Amino acid sequence: MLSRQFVREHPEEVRRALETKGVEVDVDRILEVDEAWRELKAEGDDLRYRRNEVSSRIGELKREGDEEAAEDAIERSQKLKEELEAVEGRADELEGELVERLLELPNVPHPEAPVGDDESDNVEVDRWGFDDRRGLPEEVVPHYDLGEDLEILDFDRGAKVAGGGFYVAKGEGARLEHALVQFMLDTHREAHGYTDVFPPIPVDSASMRGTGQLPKFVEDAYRLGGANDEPYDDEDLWLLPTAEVPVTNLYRDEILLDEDLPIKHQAYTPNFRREAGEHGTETRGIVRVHQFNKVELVNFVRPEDSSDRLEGLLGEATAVLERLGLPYRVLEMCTGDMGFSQARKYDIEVWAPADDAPDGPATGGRWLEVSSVSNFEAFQARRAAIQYRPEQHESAAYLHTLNGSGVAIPRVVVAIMEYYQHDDGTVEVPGPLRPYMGGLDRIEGGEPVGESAVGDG
RNA sequence: GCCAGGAUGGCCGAACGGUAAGGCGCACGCCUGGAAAGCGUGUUCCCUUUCGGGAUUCUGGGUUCGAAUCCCAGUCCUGGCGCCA
Repeated sequence: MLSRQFVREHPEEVRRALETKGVEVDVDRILEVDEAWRELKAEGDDLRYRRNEVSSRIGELKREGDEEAAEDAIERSQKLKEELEAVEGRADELEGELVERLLELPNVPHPEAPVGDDESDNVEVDRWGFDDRRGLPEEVVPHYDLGEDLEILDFDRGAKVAGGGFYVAKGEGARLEHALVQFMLDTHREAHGYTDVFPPIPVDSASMRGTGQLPKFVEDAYRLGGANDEPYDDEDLWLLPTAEVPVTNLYRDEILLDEDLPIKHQAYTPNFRREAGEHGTETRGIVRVHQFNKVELVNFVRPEDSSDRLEGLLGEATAVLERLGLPYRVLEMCTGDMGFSQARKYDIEVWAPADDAPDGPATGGRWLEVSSVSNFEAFQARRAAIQYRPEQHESAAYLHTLNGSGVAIPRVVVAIMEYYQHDDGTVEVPGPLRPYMGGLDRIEGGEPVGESAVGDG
C-alpha cells in the first residue's frame, strides 16, 4: 500500500509510475475521496470538540447540583450527538472506500528499474557456469521421463491421492528433496547469517492481505473451509502460497527496535498454488505443480539499507546454485513484468538442458525460474503495519521488507536430474548434497511396485 | 470442548459511570569542573501551514448526556477439567 500522504502529495509521480507497470488506476478518484474525507474529518472533530465541552460541563453542573442547567446541557449534547453521527458515518464510508482503493494500488517501481511492457523487456544482468560446464549425454532424458524410469517421481499416484498437478517423490527422489532443504537451510544459516523459522502452513486472510496476495489474487490460493468466491474475513484460513506470507507477517502490527534490524529469517515450507489460468501449460513433470517445497529468505531492514540488501539477497540465493554447480542466469524484471507489490525484482533461472525451449540459451535446453528476489520497500510494511522506531522517543516509521526464494526445490531437482545425468540413465549427486544423503553419490533408482509394472519390459 | 480469572502507554501499575494517578525507562534542557543525584519539559496515531483539535484503556457492538468502568459477542493469555498424535 502506498501512503495516503504520498499519493496526495505526488499524484503525478504515482500516475506515471503505475503507467510503467501497465495498470490503469483512477488516481483522481482517490484524491477526491481523500479530500472529501479530510473535510468531513475536520467537521467531525469540531463537532466532537463542542460535544466534549458540553459533556464535561454536565459533569460540573451535576456536581454543583444545578439539575436544571444540566438538563439543558444534556439536550444540547444529544443534538450534537445526532449531527456527529451523520458526519462521522459519511466520513467512515469515505475512509472505507479510500482504504479499499489504496489496497488495490500497486507499488511504485524503483526509479532505476528498467522500464518495459512485458517479459521481453527484462534485462539479463548475469550468467554463470556455462564456460566450464559438464559433459552431457548425447540425448538428455527429460526429468519427467527419467523420474518415472528411475521410480523416484510418480505422477499417476500423485494425481490419484490429490488430483492433477500433485506428484509423489519416492526413494532417492524423496531423499533428494530432503537433502536439498537441509543443504539450503545450513548454507543460509552458516554462511549468510539467517535465523530459521518454521511457521504454520495455514495463514489467515489478514496475513494474505499484508503481503499483497489478497484481495487481488484470491483465485490462486487454496482456501480452507470455504469457496474462493465466497466472502472471507480476517480469520479465515488459506494454505500458504509461499512462506513469505507467514514469515513477513510475523511482525505484523508490531514496532521493532532500531537495534533489532536487520532481521534475516529463512523458512522451509511446502507452498500451495492453484495456478489458475495456467491449465495446459507445463502439464508434464514437476516444473509447475500445486504443491512444492521451497526455502524462503525474508529480510526486514531500515529503509536506507534496502537497496544494498536486495543485491545481498541476490548473492545469497545464487550461492546455493553455485555450490551445486548448476548454471544459471539472472534477469532484472522490467516495470511491466515485476508484479503488484514489488519496487524492484530479480529472477534467477537455472538451466535445465533436456527440453529445448524457443527462449532457452544457445546451448539448448531451457531456463527455469527458481527464485524471485524482490524489494517491496515500505509497501508490505504499510499493509501489515510493521514498523520500527529509529529513536526511542520519536515516531515509529515503516521498515522495508525484502524476500527471495533460496530456492525453490522441484526445479532444482529438474536441473540436477538433467544436468547431472549420465549416459546410463543414472544421476550423479552433486558433492555438497552427498553428506545429506548418507554419502550417496549416484541416484540409480528403485524397482516398480504392483501389477501394472509386470511385463513392463 | 467446558469452567474460572485476566488484557490500561516501551515496561510496571492505579482509577471500577463524571471525562486516564503514580512509578520506571528513554530524549532534551537546567544544575555541575565533569558525572551522579535533583529539577523541568517531552515521550502513540490522525487532521491542521500555524494556533489548535480529534482519537486511543485487547477488538467489535450495545446501554447512557457521558463508558477503562455496566451489558453482549469475539480474540488472545493464565489456571483447572475433558480430549488427544
